[in-house]
Amino acid sequence: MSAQQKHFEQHLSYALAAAHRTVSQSLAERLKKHGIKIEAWRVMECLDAGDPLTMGELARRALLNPSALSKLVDRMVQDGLVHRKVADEDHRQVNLLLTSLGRHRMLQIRPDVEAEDRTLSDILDTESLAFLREVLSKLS
Amino acid sequence: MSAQQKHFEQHLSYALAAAHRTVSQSLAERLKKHGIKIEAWRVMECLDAGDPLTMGELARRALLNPSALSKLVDRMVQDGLVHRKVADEDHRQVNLLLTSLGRHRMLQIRPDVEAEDRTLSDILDTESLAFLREVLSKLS
DNA sequence: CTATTTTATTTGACTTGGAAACTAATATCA
DNA sequence: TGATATTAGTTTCCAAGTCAAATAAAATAG
Repeated sequence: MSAQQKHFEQHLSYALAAAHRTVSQSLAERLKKHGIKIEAWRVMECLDAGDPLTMGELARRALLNPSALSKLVDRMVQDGLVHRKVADEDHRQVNLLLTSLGRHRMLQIRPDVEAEDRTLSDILDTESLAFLREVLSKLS
Repeated sequence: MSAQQKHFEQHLSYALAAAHRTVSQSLAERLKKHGIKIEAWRVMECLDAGDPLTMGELARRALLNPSALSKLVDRMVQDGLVHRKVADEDHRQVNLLLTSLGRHRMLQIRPDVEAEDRTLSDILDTESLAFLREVLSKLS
């Protein structure tokens, strides 16, 4: 029997993909009734956090590459959730802002996201969760 | 200041997505020179593990939904990596098999995947890794 | 200052993914 | 057995993502 015969589910890449998949599916399900995808939710969370962000900064924070973000923002502008504004200082940059509709939607969405958080904290105890967050941040 | 103002990066969904993204990107980079994507690699690992698998079983193990797998397998058959065989017992089922080219490719690919594993174990100590795997499996 | 390079974002061609409809084979049951 | 239901996999249609090239503004060098 080959000494190397490691089950491939052991690869961190696989374990992460599996967990990510189920958690995402569950959150996506909750977001569905708000007619929004996870990526758009991340964008809105980033913007709702405070100051306007440039496309570049937003892409990094919302875990999207620039061209995917650009297209997503096109749709979100269509839907009236978000607003593009050329930056005063540097005309290459675009600042993104949540519209008031966008902010309002976040208020409706948050309870569902929090419900999702609660079901996750039912699965894992507090220390596991803290440790998990710490370890994941090292990988990011 | 709102008592609720939790940084959204704290959401497990976000932390998982972030870690998954960087780990996947890094692995994808290594697989690139073999001309293969992560999903195809997962399929090949599943099949290389041993017995032929049905599409359904393979889809679950390789973390793909059936239609995505069906299309991926089309491409992999084109590339000569994999072979479809209608099951004897139940003619609705299709058994997937790695071709000898497919097996050969796995031999070339494995060292790079193992290199990736090693860089990850440089970032995390053994216990963290074990714990991470355990926690992730609870979420899957 | 003009020319060149770098940076920020968008566009376009092409690939992949997802949901639901469709096909074909087997299972169930009157 | 014949009719219906269920299951496995594929296909279709559309939405979303990728990669590389294009655009346009700012920074830098000569």
